[in-house]
Amino acid sequence: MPRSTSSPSPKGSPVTLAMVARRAGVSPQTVSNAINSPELLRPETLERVRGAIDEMGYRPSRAAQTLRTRSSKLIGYGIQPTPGGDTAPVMDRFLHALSQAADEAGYRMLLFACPPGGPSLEGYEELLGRHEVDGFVLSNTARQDPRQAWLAKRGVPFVGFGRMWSGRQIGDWADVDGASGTDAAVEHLVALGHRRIAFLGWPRGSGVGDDRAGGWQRAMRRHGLPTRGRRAESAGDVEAARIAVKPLLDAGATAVVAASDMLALGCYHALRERNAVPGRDVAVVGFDDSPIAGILSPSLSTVAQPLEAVGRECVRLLLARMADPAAPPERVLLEPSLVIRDSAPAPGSDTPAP
Amino acid sequence: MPRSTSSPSPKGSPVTLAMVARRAGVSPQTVSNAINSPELLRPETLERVRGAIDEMGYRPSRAAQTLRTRSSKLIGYGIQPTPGGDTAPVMDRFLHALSQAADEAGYRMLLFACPPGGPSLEGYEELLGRHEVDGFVLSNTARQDPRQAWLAKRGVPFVGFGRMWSGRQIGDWADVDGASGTDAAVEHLVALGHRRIAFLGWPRGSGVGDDRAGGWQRAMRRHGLPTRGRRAESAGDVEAARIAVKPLLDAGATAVVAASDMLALGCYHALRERNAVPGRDVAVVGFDDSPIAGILSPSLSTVAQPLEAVGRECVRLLLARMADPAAPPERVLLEPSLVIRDSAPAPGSDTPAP
DNA sequence: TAGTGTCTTTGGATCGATCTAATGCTGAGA
DNA sequence: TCTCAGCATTAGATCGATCCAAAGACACTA
Repeated sequence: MPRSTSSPSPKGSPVTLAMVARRAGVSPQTVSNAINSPELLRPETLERVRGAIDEMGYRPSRAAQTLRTRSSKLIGYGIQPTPGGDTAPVMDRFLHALSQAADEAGYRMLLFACPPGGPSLEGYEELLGRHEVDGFVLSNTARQDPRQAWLAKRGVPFVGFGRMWSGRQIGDWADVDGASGTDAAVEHLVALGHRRIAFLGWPRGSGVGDDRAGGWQRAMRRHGLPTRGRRAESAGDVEAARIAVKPLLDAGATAVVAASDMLALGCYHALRERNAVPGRDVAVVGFDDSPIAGILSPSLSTVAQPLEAVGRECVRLLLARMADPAAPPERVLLEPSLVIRDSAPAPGSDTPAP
Repeated sequence: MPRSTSSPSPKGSPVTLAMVARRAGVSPQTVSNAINSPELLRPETLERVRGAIDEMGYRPSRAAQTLRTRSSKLIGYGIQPTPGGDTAPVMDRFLHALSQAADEAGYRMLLFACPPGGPSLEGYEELLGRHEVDGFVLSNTARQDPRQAWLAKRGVPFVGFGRMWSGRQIGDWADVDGASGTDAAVEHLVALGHRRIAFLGWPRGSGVGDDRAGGWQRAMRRHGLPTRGRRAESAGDVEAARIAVKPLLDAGATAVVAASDMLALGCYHALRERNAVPGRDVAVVGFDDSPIAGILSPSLSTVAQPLEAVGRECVRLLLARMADPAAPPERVLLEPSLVIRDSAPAPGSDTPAP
């Protein structure tokens, strides 16, 4: 009985191409061809070589392949130290999606630590200089982010999770259409009968924030609803949001679309303060579908980002770029989806218990 | 003016050891020595070689090093697909800590996707067979986890985040002393004057859960406080926890120690139901210091895991194991810390506003 | 001057795969 | 019978660093 691939040898596998070749009675090159260009071999030879390969549990050494082909099959990702706690809750899902998609394409993700306070280029440079990676996935792309231009200048394949928010677009990216998400939120609220729909966002100037605000505004206009006096901004934490949303409630808003679940939570606190219940008295829709959304009480309706799809797209775009560095850039905007929970329930459903 | 290291060459760096050697007028081996064993070189030679190295922006090729030295300087980490939402919120912090510690030691983290539903060995086998990694960091170590034994059997260096919960201990690990955390929580509550302190945990049999329950019990005994009828269990989500905690409250508990922030949140809901305010009417302490803890209102006192330290320890233990495979196993138990917020405030502080 | 030892430096082989170009083999056509 | 495609296979060089053992430089003694 031939040893199965699942137990090649007790201690690692010092099985080399040459050993397999000797066993199968062919040259090393033929074994290599059996793996990389099987169509070159005569069927019977192929079978014989394949037999030897899995009898011996052979696996090509990545190091040798990397050295020869000049491709490490590694994708670099600079992980940042919990930036602000807002985009963080979803990052591990994104990382998993990336790893999964990369694995399926025969690549792997290489993590490196980015120092806090804006991504520096140092880590990227080091990885490149030593030919450790074939390309990069960037995330937390900020305004004035220097990475895209820097990488593009030296012809390094990369893809961004998030478009460029200032200057012209550089390179490929995949992003979530925030405007579409808040637009859908407004649509949902209008269907629930709301007309005084407010928006609680971040200060203008943040790309992501302006995008999300834009969707709200667009949908409001479409329905002929006024937006003046229905928008508030809050920079910091939940507490700041609680205060910022007050004027909106005072002005009689019956629904609030928030640019993040954190902001929506601030809204919850403001409502509780006046003994109002989210979803019963004032509808609230958040953004991100962070873990807290389903946990809050009442549970928070929110716009969910399709992170798995973003991960897949990032890998797809990156591989395409590596395959053809001269191809025109490709940009993908993915649709988020509204997750309906109790804070803005489905039309016709009962009022949630507080 | 010599080119600085920060801009080696426009397109990657095809600079090789041999090129540097020619430039410096020495043999390739000498350049290698200049990097790896500088003490072998005559000071003036060393300086000359070093000059050439950074004039040309030379960086050794990792692939070639890996091939020759049989060490990839990569550490594998199988990332799991958001397991249950409970340990997840902290995983990205842990990953960052790992990356950071690894980077500082000249290693990098290699991510690969573990399929959902218990870690399979496939991914580990693949990585090993191709000599892609020098060792592994395991996390989410479960009961009956097969990975440790499997890796140990083939002499692969690894370290676990989390001890073995069944059978004998295998290999090195770093873990957080959960018992110590809940013990400290009880101490804090006792100092606040509480005596009827309940524990809301997971069903017995989960290692982590029993550990945390043990700390509560130990501290209660130490203070001569009864534990009978003061313990409840909940398996699932927040809703289940809300129901599970009711009997404890009915029995007059004035404080609840929860095995996780999720469970603590269930407790919040149960309290709100009876118009009681956490921290004012009943003290609550969570576990994990997940992002929601600081966000809830009132904010949740909770036991924080020193994830950065765990990451550092994991890397340290792993490197030690690789340096000496025969050394006796080393196990590190790290102290968590109590983060005091409004749900169980500091003694003498004002009652928090609801 | 030759001999011995230390201290630097070097040549050549090596890790394990893939590249290029060349080989042996077969059968069709002249 | 001989040539010449066309296919299957192979030999040898190569990627870029590090290992080992041996050679050169140098001072210092006998």
